[in-house]
Amino acid sequence: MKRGTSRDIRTANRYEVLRQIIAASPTSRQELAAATGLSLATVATLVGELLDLRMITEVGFEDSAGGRPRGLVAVNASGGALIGVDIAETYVHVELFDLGLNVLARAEEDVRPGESLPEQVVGHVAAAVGSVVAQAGIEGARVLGVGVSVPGQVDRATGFSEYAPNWDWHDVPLLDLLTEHIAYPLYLDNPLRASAVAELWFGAARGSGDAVVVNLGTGVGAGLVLGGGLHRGVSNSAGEWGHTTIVLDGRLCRCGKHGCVEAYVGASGIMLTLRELSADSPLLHPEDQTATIDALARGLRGRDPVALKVLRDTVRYLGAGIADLVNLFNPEVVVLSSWVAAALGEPLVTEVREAVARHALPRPMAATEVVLSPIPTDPVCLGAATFALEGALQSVGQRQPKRTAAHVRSRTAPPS
Amino acid sequence: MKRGTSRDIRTANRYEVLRQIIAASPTSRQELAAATGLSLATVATLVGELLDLRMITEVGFEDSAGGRPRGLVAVNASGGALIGVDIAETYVHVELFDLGLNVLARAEEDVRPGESLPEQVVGHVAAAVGSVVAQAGIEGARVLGVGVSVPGQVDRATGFSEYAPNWDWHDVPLLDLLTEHIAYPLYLDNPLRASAVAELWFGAARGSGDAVVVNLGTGVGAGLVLGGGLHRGVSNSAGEWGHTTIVLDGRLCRCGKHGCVEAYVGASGIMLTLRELSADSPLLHPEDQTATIDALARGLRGRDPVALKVLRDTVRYLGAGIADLVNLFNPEVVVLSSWVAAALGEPLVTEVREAVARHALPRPMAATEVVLSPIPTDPVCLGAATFALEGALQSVGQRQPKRTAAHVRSRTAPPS
DNA sequence: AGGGGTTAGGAAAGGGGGTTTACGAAGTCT
DNA sequence: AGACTTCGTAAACCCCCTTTCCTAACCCCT
Repeated sequence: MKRGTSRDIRTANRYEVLRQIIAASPTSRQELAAATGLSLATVATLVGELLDLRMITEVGFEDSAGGRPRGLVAVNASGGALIGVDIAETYVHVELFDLGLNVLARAEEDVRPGESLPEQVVGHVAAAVGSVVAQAGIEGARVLGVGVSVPGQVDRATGFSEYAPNWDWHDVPLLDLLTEHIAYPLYLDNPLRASAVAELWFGAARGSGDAVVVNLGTGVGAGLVLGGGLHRGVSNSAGEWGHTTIVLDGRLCRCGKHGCVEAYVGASGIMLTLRELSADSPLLHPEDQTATIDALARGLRGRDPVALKVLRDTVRYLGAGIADLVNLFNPEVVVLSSWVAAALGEPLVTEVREAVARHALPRPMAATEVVLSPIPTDPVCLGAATFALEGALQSVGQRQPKRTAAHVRSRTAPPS
Repeated sequence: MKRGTSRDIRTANRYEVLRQIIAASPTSRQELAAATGLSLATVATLVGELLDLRMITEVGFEDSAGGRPRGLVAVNASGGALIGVDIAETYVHVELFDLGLNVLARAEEDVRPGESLPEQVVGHVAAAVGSVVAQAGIEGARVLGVGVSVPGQVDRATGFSEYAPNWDWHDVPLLDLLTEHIAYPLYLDNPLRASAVAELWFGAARGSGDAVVVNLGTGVGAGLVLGGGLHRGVSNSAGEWGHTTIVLDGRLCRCGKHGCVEAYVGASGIMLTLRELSADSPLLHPEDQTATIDALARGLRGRDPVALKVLRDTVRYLGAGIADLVNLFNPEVVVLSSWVAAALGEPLVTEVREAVARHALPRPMAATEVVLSPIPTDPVCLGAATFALEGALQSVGQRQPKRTAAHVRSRTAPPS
C-alpha cells in the first residue's frame, strides 16, 4: 500500500490552484485563496511557482475597496501547448490546446477496418500530431506533452496496451511505438479515465470529492472520481461499468456475456432497441451509429413517438444502472458524457434524472445531482491533454539531484 | 472538498502501526518499520505515543544477531476496553473487547417484533452494555468507547439514524438517546461500514489499498475500502449494493423494487430460492432464516443435491453481482463477510470464485482475490468496536489548548 | 575481565508543507 | 501631505517524515 507523503498535498494544491485559474481567468490571489480554502501565503507561493513555469502571467490589476489593487493572473496561453489524442474504434482524433485548454488545432484520421495493426494506428497518430503542430504554427519545444487515450486496458507503468477489445490487441508496447514517432513526453491511458479527468478539471465534477462520470458512446464506462482524485484500482482498470449485468441472461453483448449495460445503452444497443421497435424506421441508418443517434436526437426534438419510445426504453436500463452507481458510491454528481449523451442532450438527462430518482435509495439520491457534461469539445481529447498537463505539473516538485560534495573529500592535502 | 493535511498522515500511520502490533503481538520496532515502510525513527516515535497512551507495553527483549537485543512491544490488554454494539433486526448483540480485540464478554438481547421503538431498542443496548461491563469486571473508566452499528443510513455528524428500513425509523436522534444511558464516548455507524473496517484492521483487507467487503446476511451490502480507507460517500451512505438491479423486473424485493441483488442472495432470497426449488424440503425452516441457512450448510457438506442446487442458483446471481464490483472497482481483494457467508463457508467461496472469474473481465480479475472473512467472531461488533478504537486514537493528535501566557500580562506591577 | 564488533534505539539536524504574523508596497481618502 | 486601507511577500512557527550521528547493550574473543 502506497503511503501518501506531504509532497502529494503540494501537488494536489498546485492542481487545485491551476484548475481554478483556468476556470476563472483572470483572477486574483484573494479569490484563489477563498476558492481553494488555502491560506493567502500558500496560494502566493503556488502562484509564484506557476509564474516561474510560465504557465500563467500577471495581467494587470483590479480595484480593491480602497487599498492596494489586487494583482490579476491569467493562464499564459502562449506558455506552451498540450496535445490530446483520442484513439477510437474508427478514428484517431487529435486536438492541440493552449494552456487555457482552448483548442488551437484539430486533426482527424479515419482508421479503416483493415488497418488496425498497432503500427498502422500509430502511423495515424503520428501524422495527426504532426498536422496539429504544423497547423498551430507552434515550435516543437513549446509542446509540454501528448496525452493518448486508447480503448481497453492500459498499463501506465510499462506503457503497454494490455488489451484493446475492438482490435484484439494484446500486450502491445504502444508507448514504445509512439515514442519512435513522437518526440514529446507521452502519457497513456484510456478514454474512460480521460473523460473523468476532463470533468474533474474543467467540467461538472470540479470541486466534487466524489463523482461518477458515465460515458455513453460506442462503449460504455464509468470514470470514478473518489476523494477528489481519479480512482484507478489496483491494476488501472477500475470503471469498467459497461459489462455490468443488468438483465441476467439478457441481450448478447459484444463481450460475449449476456445482459450487459452496454448492450442496452451503448450506441449499438440503442440502435438495436430502435430496430426491434421499428425495423424500417427512417431514423435507422444501419452501419452508421452516429447518423442513427443524430436522427434519434432530431426525432426527440420533434417529439417523434418512436424516438421517444426508444429513449424511454433505453433510459429504463440506463436509469437502473446509474441508480445502482448512486447507491454504491453516494457521489455528489453523476455526469453524463461522451458523444451519445451529447447528442441526445437535455431530453436524455431529464428522463435519466427521473428514472434514477425512482430506482435509487432516497438518501443517497438526495445528495446527488445528475447533469450533462458541460464540456463543449471532445472530452476524451481534453482529458488526454489534461494527463499531459498533470504530467508537466508533476515534474515541478522534483528535487534536482544533490550536488556531490566532492571538495569535502579532498582531505588528502589538508591545509597546513 | 476537504483537503488533506499533514496530520492526517500521522493519524494514518498511527493506525497502521497499531494495526500491525495487534496483528503480530509481540513485535519489535524493526519489524514494524519493515511492515509499514516507515522509517525506524518514525516508528519509534509512534510507538512512544502508543506507550504513553498505555495502549501497548514493553514486554521484554528478543535476540538480535549479535548486537543489542530488540525491545518487544505488545498490546496492553488491560490498558482499556472497547465495546462493539451490533443492532440488528431481531437482536442486539454486544461484545466487550480488550485492546488486543479479544472478546472479554458478550451479551445478547432479543428485539421482539413489537418492540421496535427507538426507546425500547436503546433500552436493550443500555442493558447489554451494562451487562458486558459487569461481566468483565472492568472499571467504567477503562472503557475507551462504544461503537454502535445500526442498520440503514446514519448521519455521523448529527448522530441521527436517518432511516432504518426494518423499523421504519426516520430521523431518530439515536446518539442523544444513547447518551442518556451510556456514559462512554459513542461512535455511530452502520453494519456495512463496521464490517468493512473490521476487515481493514484485522481481516482480509489488511494492507490492501482497495478492497470490497461483501456482506451477506439478512441484508446485503458492500463496504468499500478505497485508497486504504473507508469510502463513505458524500452523505455517508456509500456501499448500498443490496438494491442493485441484477434482474430487470425480477423478484420483488422488500425495498419495493424488483430484481435487487438482495432479493436473490440475501438470506430470505436464498430461502425463497429453496422454496421455489423444493417447497417441502427438510432443509427449509419457514420463519427461521438462521436455521434454514445452517441446514443448507449441513446439506452442502453432505453433498445434498437440493442444497447444491440452491447454492449454484444463488451464486449465479451473486457471482454476476460480485463480478460487476470487480470490474467497477478493480480491488485487490473481495471479502465475503457476515453470517450467511460464514455459514456456507468454503463451498460458497469456491463457487463464487469460479462464477466471478467467468463473469468479470480478465484483466481486473487477474488482480483480484476472492476470500472468506477470516474474522472468527461477529464482524459487526468487532468493526463497531474498531470505530471506538479509531476514535480513541484520533484524539491523540489533538493539540492541547495553548497555555495562556497570563504572567506576561501582569506587567502592571513590574519588578523594581 | 576487558576491549572490539554489532545491532538497537534515541536525539538532533534537515527538507517538505501549510499557516500565522509582521511589514513594506501601493493605492484611496481627507 | 498624511492617514487609512488592502495586497502580497518574508519570516517565524508548527507538523510531518527521514537521515545521520551517537550512545546503549549485547556478543565474542583475547
